This record gives sequence, structure tokens and C-alpha cells, in this order.
Amino acid sequence: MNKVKYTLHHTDQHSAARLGTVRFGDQVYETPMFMPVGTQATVKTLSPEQVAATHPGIILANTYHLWLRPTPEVVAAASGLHQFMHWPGPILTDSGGYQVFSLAKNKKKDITENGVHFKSELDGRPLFLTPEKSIQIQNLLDSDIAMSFDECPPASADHRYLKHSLERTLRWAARGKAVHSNPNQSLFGIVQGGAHEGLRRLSAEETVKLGFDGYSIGGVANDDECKEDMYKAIDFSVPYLPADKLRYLMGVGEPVDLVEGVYRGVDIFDCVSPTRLARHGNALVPGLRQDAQGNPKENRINLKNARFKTDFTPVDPTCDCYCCQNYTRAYVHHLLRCEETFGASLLSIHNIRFLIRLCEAMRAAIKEDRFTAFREDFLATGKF
RNA sequence: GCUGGAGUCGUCUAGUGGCAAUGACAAGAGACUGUAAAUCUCUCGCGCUUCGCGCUUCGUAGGUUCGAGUCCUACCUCCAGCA
Repeated sequence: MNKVKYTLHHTDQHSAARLGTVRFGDQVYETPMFMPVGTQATVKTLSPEQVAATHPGIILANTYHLWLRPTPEVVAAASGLHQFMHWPGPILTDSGGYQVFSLAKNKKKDITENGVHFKSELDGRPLFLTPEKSIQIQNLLDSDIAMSFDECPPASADHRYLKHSLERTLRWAARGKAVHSNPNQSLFGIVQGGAHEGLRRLSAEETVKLGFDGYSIGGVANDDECKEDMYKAIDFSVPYLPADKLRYLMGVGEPVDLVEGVYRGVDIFDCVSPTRLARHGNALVPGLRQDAQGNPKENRINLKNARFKTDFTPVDPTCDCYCCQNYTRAYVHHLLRCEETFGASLLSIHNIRFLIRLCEAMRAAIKEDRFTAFREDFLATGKF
């Protein structure tokens, strides 16, 4: 495929929400977009055909995991990730930066200027991932979008650490860009800086100066970060990102976060939540509920709960997905109780489709310049 | 009928004088945001004012003991072998 080309078609009159298209050669997709996550070159429990039926654009895979197994050489020998996993659509590979957070965050000494030390969870052998190595792996994987190798610090990190970290992430971004050598692959930079205005601005401006094919906002939705901080991180980053490049909010998320992200000018999102929730028996459904603190939260139902045993209605009567069109809550409940994989598959299809339908609804609202009303309505009712 | 073995939370199970009593499953609920997650956490005899207190429990009924699921006696039921 060719490098990604983003075209901005329309910006909402009353917000930063924007409608655009991303083109990869002759494939064109609309944004805002939600990207399903397929860490190990598969969206867990789903075939590529099932994923395709939810109408996604790009899907994700992970550099760190594929580096360990099957190794980038094997993927390259299979003619690249598309051929290997039988996914003809665009693929974005995360750089392994998130694994710096999830696997090395408690061992700060393992995070060095040159790169990050990991211990393989497969056989315990020591591993060392550098910005150059990450990019070289992604070149071999032949994904359509490669991500710069960044440090994804925890939300709880202090200002001093965040500044150090983002400056190192900038040096890593430059090092990665210098060795990037796949002419068909785009390379994105990552903005860090926590919820601090000065740090986000510094990170965004310097990352843009390096020049990438698209920009992402990282370090968000980690740990117990509150939503206000996430929204600040977006607000403090977006103004410094070029309008003609794709904006990607990494690792997000929940339906409310997609709406708030789009409202603030984000184009694409990814999150493990729809597929993980599905494997744990939860379905995203319209409406709101309250969290432990009484704050409004996205609505979901746990189909494992006894109350669904004889509920012969669709998981979400408003949904057009394969699961909701053909199966009942009682049947999904039964499959989950029996630990049949098909239950997880059906809910994965539904949850992914739920977020993609939300994006479709947002695109329609932006197109008609009613996104502000759409957002307010969604925040008040959880419906779209 | 005789001999031997066994009866503990919905199920299986640990327990050999200090026990409301082990573990697993089942059940009830919760968490999950660039996937070390088809995982993890909590509850699971009853009742309370629940970092605690009270009550009732290990087939049934007695007994020994400061104290019994654990020891003794009888009975009931089940299993195996012999008649």
C-alpha cells in the first residue's frame, strides 16, 4: 500500500470535531474512526471476515508481541503482515512503547537513554528494545502505519519525570525516523507530557518539527488517570498539530471518550476494551450508568448475570451487528456460562460494531454541523 | 445376616481433641482504556449496630472431656466382600 494521505473535508462549526478521509493507495476510509486491536496479528476470537463485517478502517497489531513471536523475519517471509494474517485492509503497528508502561514501569532502571530492557515472558531471556530496533521490526512487518517508539509514562508521574521522558521520546522519535526505510509505510510521532499544558505544547511542537506522516497523543488513559486529565492532554496537544495530518488518540476507549476526543479534534482511536469486555462477558449498550463515585459512565451489561438467563431479546435492539441481528441475550448468556468461544466472538463483534456505529453517527453529525448537540445529547443520555 | 469401609456448605473434598471448619467446582456480583487480561477481585451456614458480635452446624441420639467433625456406645443410610 501507499503512504497514508489524510484529507480534511469539514470541521464542525461549533467545535474542533472534524470529518475527513484517510487514503491508502486506492483504499479510502472516513474519519473519525475506531480501530480494533489485534495485538498478536489477530483480533482476539474473530476471523478477519468477522472483523471486516463490523466495517472498521484500520486495525492494530503490536511490534513487541510479534517481535517475540513469531518474529519479524517469519512475518517478512510470509510477505508481510497483510498476507500473514489475511487482512487486506490497513494495519497500524504500535511500537512497543505501551509495553514500556505495562511491562517495565515498575523497573525504571530498565528504561535507559539507549532503549528499554525487558524480560521475555515466553522464556525469561533478556530483551532490549531500542527506537531503531522498533522501527526496523515494523519495516519488516510491513504495516501501513508504524509508530515511533516512545516512553508511555504512568499518569502518576511528576512534572520533572514527564519532561525528562518526553524529551527522551523526542530523541527516540528522531532516531527512529532516521532508520525508517519502508517506502510504503507511514511513520507517526507521539506527543507526551501528561496533563501539563507546557509539556504537551513542547512535545507537540518539537514532534511536529521532526516531521511525521501523522501525529498521536499518547500517555493517556493509563493507570487511574481521571478523565479531566485525559481531556486536558488532548486540549493541550491538538492546537499544535497540523490540520492536514491524522490525529490519533492512543488507547482510547470508552464511548464517552470517543465523543470527547472527536469534540477536541481527534480523528482515530484504538482500544482493547471492546474485545476484552466481550471476553469477560460485557456488552456495550446505549444509555448511561453511574460509577462508584456517582459519575456518569458508559452503559454496559454483564451477560453472565443470572437475569439474562431467559432474556430472549437481542443484546442491543438498536444494533445492526451480526450478534444483535441473529442471537438473543439468553443464548449469549448460555455460551458464556459454558465458556464457549463463540459467546466471546459474538460480543466482540457487537462491542466493536457499537464503537464503529458511534463513529458513523459522529461523522453524520459533523457533516450536518450538529456535533455539539450530538455530544450534549450523548453525554446526557448515552444514546446516539 | 456377618465382616470391612464410608456419611463434612448445592457437588466433590481437607480435616485424627481447640474449628464456622480446607481446597476445587457450581453459584452471586464487581473491575477492565496504544492486550503478560477468555483475566483479576469480592461474597458464598444464619442473624446483627459487620476491621467486630451472637446463634446454629460435620447422618441421628446419647456419652467421655475444660473443650468433640475428630474418642466411645447405639441406631440409620450407602458401598464392597462373604453368606
